[in-house]
Amino acid sequence: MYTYDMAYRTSDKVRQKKDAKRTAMMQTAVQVFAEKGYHAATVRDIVQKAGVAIGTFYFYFPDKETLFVYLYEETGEFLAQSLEQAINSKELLHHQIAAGVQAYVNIALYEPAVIHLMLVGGIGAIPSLHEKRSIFRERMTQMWQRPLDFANDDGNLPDQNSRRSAEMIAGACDEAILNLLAQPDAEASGQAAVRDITLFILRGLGYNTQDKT
Amino acid sequence: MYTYDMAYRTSDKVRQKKDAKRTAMMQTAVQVFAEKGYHAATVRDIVQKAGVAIGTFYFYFPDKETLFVYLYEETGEFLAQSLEQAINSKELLHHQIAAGVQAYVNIALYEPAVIHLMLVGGIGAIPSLHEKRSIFRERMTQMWQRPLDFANDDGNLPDQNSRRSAEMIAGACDEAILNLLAQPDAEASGQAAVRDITLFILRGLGYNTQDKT
Amino acid sequence: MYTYDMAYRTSDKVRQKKDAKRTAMMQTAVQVFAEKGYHAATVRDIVQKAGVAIGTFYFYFPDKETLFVYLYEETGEFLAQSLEQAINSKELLHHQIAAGVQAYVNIALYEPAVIHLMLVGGIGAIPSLHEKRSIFRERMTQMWQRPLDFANDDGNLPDQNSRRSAEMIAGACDEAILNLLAQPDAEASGQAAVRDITLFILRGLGYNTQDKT
Amino acid sequence: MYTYDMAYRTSDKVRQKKDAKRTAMMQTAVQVFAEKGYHAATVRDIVQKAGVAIGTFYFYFPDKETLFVYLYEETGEFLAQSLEQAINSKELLHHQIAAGVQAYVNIALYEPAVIHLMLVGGIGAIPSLHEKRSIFRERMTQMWQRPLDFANDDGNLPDQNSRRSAEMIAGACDEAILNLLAQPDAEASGQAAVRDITLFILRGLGYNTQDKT
DNA sequence: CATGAATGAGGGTTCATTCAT
DNA sequence: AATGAATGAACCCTCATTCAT
Repeated sequence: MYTYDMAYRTSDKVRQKKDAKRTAMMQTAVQVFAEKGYHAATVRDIVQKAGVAIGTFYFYFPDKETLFVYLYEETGEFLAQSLEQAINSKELLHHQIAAGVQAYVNIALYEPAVIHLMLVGGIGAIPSLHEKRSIFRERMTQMWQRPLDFANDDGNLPDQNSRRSAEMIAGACDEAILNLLAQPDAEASGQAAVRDITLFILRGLGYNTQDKT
Repeated sequence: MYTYDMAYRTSDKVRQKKDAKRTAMMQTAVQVFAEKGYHAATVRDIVQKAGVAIGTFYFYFPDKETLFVYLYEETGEFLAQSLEQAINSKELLHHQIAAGVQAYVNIALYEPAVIHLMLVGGIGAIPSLHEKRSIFRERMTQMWQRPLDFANDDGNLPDQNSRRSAEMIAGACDEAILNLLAQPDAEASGQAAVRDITLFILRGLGYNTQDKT
Repeated sequence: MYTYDMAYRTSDKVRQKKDAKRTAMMQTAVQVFAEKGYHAATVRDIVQKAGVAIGTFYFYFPDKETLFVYLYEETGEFLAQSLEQAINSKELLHHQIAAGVQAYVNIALYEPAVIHLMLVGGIGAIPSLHEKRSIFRERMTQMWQRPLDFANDDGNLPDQNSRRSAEMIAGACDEAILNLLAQPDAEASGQAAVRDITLFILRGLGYNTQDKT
Repeated sequence: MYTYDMAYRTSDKVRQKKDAKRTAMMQTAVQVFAEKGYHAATVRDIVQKAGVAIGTFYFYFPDKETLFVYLYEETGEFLAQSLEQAINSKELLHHQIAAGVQAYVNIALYEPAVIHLMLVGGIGAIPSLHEKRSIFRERMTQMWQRPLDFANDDGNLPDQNSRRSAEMIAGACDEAILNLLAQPDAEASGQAAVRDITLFILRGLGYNTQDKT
């Protein structure tokens, strides 16, 4: 799980209550944005689902666009950090890949709105988001590329454009996970998906998994 | 004497012009939709870019949504058919993959709006489009899966979930191509991209390219 | 039957053809206006029903509003004249009333569009029509009032406000005829309606029909 | 301390104000619809006359058509009930007719917009209104017919088609009242109009008023 | 004469945003 | 803090009208 902490100025335990409400509204907003997309999701949709008045929305957030961009960034941050941590917690490439994929699938199953927001919710929406989106995609790509370059330095990978490989890993994961979420019994297929995805990636990289642990 | 027929004599020429204009407006619309997405693209945006009045739009098309859905379907049809033809024109799996990837990259370089419309333009837009999008993604997946299953029957592939592999191929291609298009010198990198993508996919499939032609 | 003859400038038998077409379009227009009312009836509706192009409409008529007003006036003129003639062709009040009612019913059965245009088609439409409508209603009222005043002078009617009586006769006829037209077997009930209406009016006027022919 | 409750404490007062405003806007709408008719009256006309922004209209009402139909039905209901009550409050036919006419004239003088809305405002407008209009006309006709049938049963009326008589009464009243309203000194002529109309109707029915109270 | 492609003012409606309470 | 009535820019779309062919 993850929480949002937009800048504020109040203090004390009033802050906590305020934070709690803000956080709740943000989570609601993520759900709605993820489900309907930026434009189709109205502020009214959000406040209705959150059970507050429309004025309350504008007490906590400056406007719809700012909130969306913030949510997009925060959610991207959460997603990227989760995968990065999983990857960095391992030493060997095939463990790193497996851990990253596992983390990705976990989030998809546990917080599907995160995936929908990042992958489909915010496209073609606000001009300012194009840049944010590029930044996020870039981060995901580099996240996958780093272990490749390390492995490459150790001579564990055949010669290849690691950048391109990373891009493909990112894209392959996204698509496989989106398909997974589209299934009615997503959770049941989770582990099989992790295995399939990991193996495909490792083979794709030309990584010889035989003689490693 | 000539007057009465005039309207009919020219009618062929006029109809051709009309068709040409409709096509031109559709291409403009694809550009705008691809760039801004369905909601952010206004009819005014389209007609301004096309250099016509707003009424002209409604003379040619019934309404924004219908046009968009039509464009999405047509463009998807074009993209899918192009790749399918390329794939079907070959016999061996590695040739099929290479041809499919090549066709995809060609379209991306030649008609980038096609890719943007299909991959980013129509997300989170109209309810009726969700289904169209699913259909398109499904078609792309099955397009890649078919050659896999054939190769599998021939014993040329290691055991794997071909459906999942196809999903990953589709996603990997999309992402690599989107990244390619984001580069300033996309065209120059086209062939390298085709090679990289193809090889990654073939390796990912576990296809032994050594002992084939 | 009645025809329309808006001002024109051409001549010879070309004029006849032109007139024929113009007249045909006008009759079509009356039908459409009567059926849908001024605003709901579009120029496209009219030309489609007339089987001509939209440009043709503007060759024959300056614009929709002018045509409508003209049609309203002409149709009103036709209706009023028909009734006036019928009334004036008789000498005795009860014959006059009977003839007027008979003429009204005849027109309603034979040209229902005339009635619809005058009574319901052009209300609340164009500001300039308000006046025309008043003029028409006034004419109808005076048309009924004239024989009353004559009969009054002859001492055949009890003391009454003949103006008000005329208004009521006009309104009563309109409503009875509208109801008649709403019936599926309007034609079959025509004669009964004429009798009912005439008798009610004569009684309403206090006209003693017994001792007259 | 007071802040939280404020919104709720005032809520009653606010709701009253809101209701008052809605009512005021409805009255404005009736005026505008009555004056211009459904199509010619724009939502912008209504809000301008009401002195509010256009969004306010859609805060109070779902859309123009729904409001109009509602207003038409409500106004018709009010008018019909008023006359029905007046009629039902009497026993003898000539008292019933007199009371009905008196009520009609009273409403015309006091709320002329009611009459205009029902008689001219909503014609040739929305398809769904044709039916409403028929229903209203039918109700008015039956309202007049009922006392006729009762009187007939008692042998107080000469043989006649009471349905047709009722139609004529309705039409005669409408027209007389419309003419009354068109006069500058309508109010002054009210009582005379009531007398004239009532007498004409009673005579028209063949009702012998001499030997009754 | 006739056509119908093209125009754009204007209408109904939505929805992000403000502010008095 | 919270509310929700009020606002109005901006959207989609219609339709009377024009004009080149």
